[in-house]
Amino acid sequence: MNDGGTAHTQPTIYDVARAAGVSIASVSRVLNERRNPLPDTKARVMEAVAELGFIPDGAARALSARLKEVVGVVIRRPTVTAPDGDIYADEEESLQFPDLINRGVEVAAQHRDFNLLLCSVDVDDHDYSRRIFALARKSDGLILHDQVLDPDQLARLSGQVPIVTLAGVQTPTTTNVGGDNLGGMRQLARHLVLDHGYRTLAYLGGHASSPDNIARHATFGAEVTASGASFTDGPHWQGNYCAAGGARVIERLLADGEPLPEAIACANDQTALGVVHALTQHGLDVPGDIAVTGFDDIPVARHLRPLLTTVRQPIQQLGATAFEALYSMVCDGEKAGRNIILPTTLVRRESCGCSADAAPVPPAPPAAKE
Amino acid sequence: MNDGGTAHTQPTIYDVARAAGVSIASVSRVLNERRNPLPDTKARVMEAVAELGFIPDGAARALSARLKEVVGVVIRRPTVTAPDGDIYADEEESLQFPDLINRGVEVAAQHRDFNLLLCSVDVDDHDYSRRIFALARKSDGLILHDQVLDPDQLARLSGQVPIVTLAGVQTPTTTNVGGDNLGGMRQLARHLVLDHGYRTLAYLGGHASSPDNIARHATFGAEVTASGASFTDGPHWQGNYCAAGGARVIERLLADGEPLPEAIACANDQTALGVVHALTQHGLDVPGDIAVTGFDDIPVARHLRPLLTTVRQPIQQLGATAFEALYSMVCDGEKAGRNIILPTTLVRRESCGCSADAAPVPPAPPAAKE
DNA sequence: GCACGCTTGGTAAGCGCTTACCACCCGGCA
DNA sequence: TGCCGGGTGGTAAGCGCTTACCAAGCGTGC
Repeated sequence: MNDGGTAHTQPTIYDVARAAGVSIASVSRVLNERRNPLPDTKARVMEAVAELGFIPDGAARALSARLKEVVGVVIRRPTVTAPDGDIYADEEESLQFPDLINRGVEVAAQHRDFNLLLCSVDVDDHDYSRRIFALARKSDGLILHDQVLDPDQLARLSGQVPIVTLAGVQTPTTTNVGGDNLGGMRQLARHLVLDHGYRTLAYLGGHASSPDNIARHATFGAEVTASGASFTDGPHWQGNYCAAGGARVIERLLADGEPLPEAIACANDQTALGVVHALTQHGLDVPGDIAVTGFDDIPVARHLRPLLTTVRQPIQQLGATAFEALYSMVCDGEKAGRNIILPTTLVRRESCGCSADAAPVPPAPPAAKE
Repeated sequence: MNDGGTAHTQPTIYDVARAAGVSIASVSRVLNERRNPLPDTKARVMEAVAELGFIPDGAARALSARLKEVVGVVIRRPTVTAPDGDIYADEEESLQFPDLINRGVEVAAQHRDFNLLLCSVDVDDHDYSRRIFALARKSDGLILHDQVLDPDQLARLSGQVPIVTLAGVQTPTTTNVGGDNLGGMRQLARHLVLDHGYRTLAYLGGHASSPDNIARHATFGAEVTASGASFTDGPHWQGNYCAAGGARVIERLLADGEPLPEAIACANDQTALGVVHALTQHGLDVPGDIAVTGFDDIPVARHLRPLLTTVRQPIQQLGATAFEALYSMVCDGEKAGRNIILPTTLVRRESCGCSADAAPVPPAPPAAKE
C-alpha cells in the first residue's frame, strides 16, 4: 500500500488456477486428492501452488466443508482473590496440570490435523459464558476443564456442539473423562493410616465446586474414618489448586494456633508444593513433623525435596483421551453420555514418610522412573 | 438422525430473521450494532436470538469480515531424544515458561475478543513447517516461540501473515519480543564473580539454536572472563531447557569424573531445577558445594529448596506484549521490524550462596514477593 | 402542501473454498 | 462408422455471514 508496510497478500485458489491454466475445481481436486486428476494437470497445479506459496484459507474451507478442524478448550484460571496483596501471586501461578493435559490434547489433535483453540476463564468473570459460547462457534467441539459451565448452560450448549468435560460429570448430552479419584484416594488413605500409622489426617481442598475435589475429599475422609483414624476438614482447609492457596491455608492455621494433623492430603500437587514450602518456612520438617501428599504427579513433583508422594494420573493421556472422544463425536457421530475413567496409581516417595530406598510397603509401584 | 444421537443443530441467521419477522440484514445489524435499528426491531431480534440460542458461526463471520479473531501460537516442545529410555521423561516435561507466556498472550487476546490457536512442534518433526503454514491460514497472525522456523521460511510466511517472534531475532518483516538477556546475564555474572568471589563458572545451555540461549551464553561467558574468573562451556554443557536435560548433563559430568566449577548458570529455571536435583542426589550441597542459578523466575522457583537465584523476566507481560504487537499489525496495519526488549532483574535468593535473610549485596531487589 | 433529506429495512453480492452436475473426450465394441 | 461408458475438466451453487446499494417512509422547511 505505502512504503515498507508489508502487503500480506494471500493468494487465492483463483490465482493458482490462473497460474496453472486450469479451473479452480481442478486445483481443489488436486489439493484434496479427489477424483484422480491427470498427471499433467496435477503437476501444473502443484507447481503453481509452490510458486505462489498458496495455502487454502481456513475459514473458507471450514465454511464449505462444515468442519473447522479446531477443538476449543476452556480452562479455569486461578481466581484473582483481590483483598490481600496476593493478587499477582495467583495471577502468575502456572497451571501445570491443565497445561500438561492440553499438551496431551494438542498432540492427539495433531494426528487428525486439528488445532487447539484456547480460552481461559476466571469463574467470577462477568461474561465468561459469552466467551465460551463464542468459542463454541469457532470450533467443532469443546473440551471443558474442571466444571467451567453450570449444568444449565452445559445442557444448552451441548445441543449445538459436541462437548467433552474433563474431570466433570457426565450428562446425557456430554461425555466425561477423568482419573480414578476413588481408587487413588483410597490407596493413599490406606497407605497413610495403615502403613504409616498416622492417626490424625486432614484434606486440603481445591476449588469447592470441582467434582475432582469433591470426590477426593469424600473418598479420603470416608476411608480415613473407616480405617479408624480421625479426619479433619472444614472451611479452614479450603485451597484453590494452587501453591499460593495451599501456603495460605497453612499460614492461617499456624497463625490461629490450630493444632496440625500428622498428615495432610492435598487436593493436588501444586497445593502440596505450597504446603510443604510454608511448613518448611516455619521450621517444620516434612515428613518428620508432618506428612504431606499430593495428587496428579506433575513433573516438578519429582524434583522437590522431599520427593512428593502422590497419586499419579496419566496426565497427557487424559487429554488425548478427551480429544479422541470428542473427535469421534464430531466426525463419526458417536453419541455423548459416556464416562471414561482412567486408572490412577499411588506413587510412594518421601513426603509421606517412606524412605527413598526402602518403602514400608513391599510391592513397589511401577517405578516412577529414575 | 437416529435414536439418542444428539442433533447438534446450530441455528443460522436466517432462522433468527424468520423468527423475528425481519431480514437477515437487520439481524446482523442488531448483533453488530450497526446503523442503530429501531427499538422494536432490535427487541424482536434479541428475543429470537435468545430463544433460538443463536451464536454466529465463526468461519462464516471470518470469511466475510476478513478477520478470524484468532492468533496462532507455535511452541517448540521438547525433542524426544529416543536412544536411552528417557523418552517419556522428556515427553512429560511441562513447559512452564512457554505455558506462562501463552497465558499472557491469551489474557491480552481476550481483551480484543481474540482466541489463541495452539500448535506445538517438535523440531525434528518431518513436516512441522506444513503444520505451521496451515496454522497461519487459520489465524490472523502468528506468534512464534523460540525460533521454530528457519529464516527462509520465516521470510516467506511473513509475506502472507503478520508474525511476531518471541525470543527470536527481529527481521525486516517480523517483529520480535524478548527479555533483556544481556542486562540480566551481566548482573548475574557480576554477582557471582564479584559479590561471591567464585573463580570457576560454567554455563549450562538450552537449545543450541535458540537466540536466547546464544545471547545468555555469550554474555555470561564474556562477563565472567572480563571479571577475571575462568569460564567453562562446551558440548558437555548442552542441555535442552528442561529439567531432565539439566540433570542429564550433571550425571554425565559426574560419571566422567569431570571437575565441577564453583558455580553453574543454567539457561533457564527448569534446567536449574534438574541440575539442583541431580547434584543433591549425589550428595552435593547447593549452594554449599556448588552454586546454581536459573533464568526466568518461573513460579516453582520460589518453592524450591534452596530458593533459586535467577534472572526474572516479566513472563506474562512478554506474552501480552507479543500479542499487542501482533494485534496492531493485524488491525492497525502497523509495520513489522520492531525489536521489543523487556527489562529483566536479578533475583538473589539462596542457590547462589546468598543467605535468605542477609544478601551480600545491600540494595535488595524489588522483593520477590513473600 | 410538496420536495427534499435523513433514517431504516430489504435485496443481493461476495468473502474463498468444496462439490454436484454437466459437457466433453476418448477408447472399445457392434 | 456409430454408440456407449468411463473418466476428466469446467461451471455454478452454496456454506453463513457482512455490507453496499436501493427503495421506501417519515419529518422538516419553504
